[in-house]
Amino acid sequence: MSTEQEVKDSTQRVLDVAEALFMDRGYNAITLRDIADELGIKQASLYYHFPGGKEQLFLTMAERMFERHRQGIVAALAEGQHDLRTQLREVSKWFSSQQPVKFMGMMHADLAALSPEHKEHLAQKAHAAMFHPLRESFVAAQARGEIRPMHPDLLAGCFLWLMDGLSYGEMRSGAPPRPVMAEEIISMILDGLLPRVQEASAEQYTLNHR
Amino acid sequence: MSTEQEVKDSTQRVLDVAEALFMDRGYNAITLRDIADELGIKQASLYYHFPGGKEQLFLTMAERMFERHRQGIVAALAEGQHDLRTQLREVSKWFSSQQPVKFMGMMHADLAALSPEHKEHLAQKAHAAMFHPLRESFVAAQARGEIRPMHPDLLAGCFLWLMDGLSYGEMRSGAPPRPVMAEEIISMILDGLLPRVQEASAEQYTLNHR
DNA sequence: ATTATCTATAGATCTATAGATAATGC
DNA sequence: ATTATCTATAGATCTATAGATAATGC
Repeated sequence: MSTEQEVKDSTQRVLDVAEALFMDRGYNAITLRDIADELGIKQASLYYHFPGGKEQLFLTMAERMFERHRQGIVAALAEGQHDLRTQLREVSKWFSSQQPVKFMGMMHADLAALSPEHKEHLAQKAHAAMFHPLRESFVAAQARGEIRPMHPDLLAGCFLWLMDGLSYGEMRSGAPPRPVMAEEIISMILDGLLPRVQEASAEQYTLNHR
Repeated sequence: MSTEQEVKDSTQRVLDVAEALFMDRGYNAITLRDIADELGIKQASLYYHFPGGKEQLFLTMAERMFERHRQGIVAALAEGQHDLRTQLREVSKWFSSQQPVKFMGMMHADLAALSPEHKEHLAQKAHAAMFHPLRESFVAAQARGEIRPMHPDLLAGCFLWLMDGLSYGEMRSGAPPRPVMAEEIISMILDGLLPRVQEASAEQYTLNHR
């Protein structure tokens, strides 16, 4: 049983390479030949694993990816239970551990290239995997009175976008290391940019000695 | 002179269509035929306007777009001078008036398809047009003590990403109208999500009766 | 002469299919 | 028999080039 983990199923290896390439440069920029070359096989051999061709390969890859993210995000949110700041930190750590999702780019240029049914299907998967769990955490934090009332959809969207943007590493020159940036983003979201009048409600921060 | 404005230069019309299509679906997804069809001309005719072909067309379009955004953003920041909240509102209004930039998507999938020199060139233009002016405003706001010290690169990047994300309209179900979302985003950035201890420093909000 | 288009087509990919081959497992 | 590859190739695009055509402006 231990060797089964080491020797990865060849279809999984195809999906690994497809994910790396598709997520880096997008559906239209990557050809089946790119993927096959990276795997050291011929382009036509990919049809053994995915008879439905490029679109099926992309779809299967994306579903696997979203399911992984759903689990990662749900676990992260559970890890920092009942404290939004800790939860956001955990989710940020989860994204750090993953290849950039490039959520936004994918949700447009890439989805547009798929058939309407597949497009709708994937959009729903993405929503259920990444948006929904986060949204629920914002709702819960509001119910606890931890944050003021705001559209939870907006909050979940903003946080996901910022995480996605962060992973682009597009901050250019003189960017601080990623964990520092993640912490600043979370602080911006929760504490805002305006200087606090006094060092308000210090109790709220005592939970976080990690 | 008045008719010159009405009858648009045919090259400008090519750029208009190219911008609409490229920005919507990305460099690789759009073919020269798509652009020509939309214009009602034949694909080969585009080479009269852009002998350098697809890459030159994209490059020229992107430069024109960035220059327009530079002017729009600089004007917006000047409009709300010496008050960061007003400045961000003005910039948000500017972006509302424009086709979604899809900054992030473009800065990756699209730039990757260009030659290295063009890629570097465009990345610099984008930085100078959109990132730099905004960054300077954050620096100035910090110098005035209006916001607490944070990496201005991060702030400029976050704001741009959120504006870009906003224009995607990807908030899905039950999304409030765009101006409401923009205002909430600005409030999140400046005021944070935590409930204020008291209705702190109400003077800071009196300027904004727009 | 200049401007803006067209037709026709070469050359380069890219996706997808058909069928062969080789290794492994029963 | 199953698994995972290969070769060869058809068919569909896509970019780009060459050269013709037609209208307008001097």
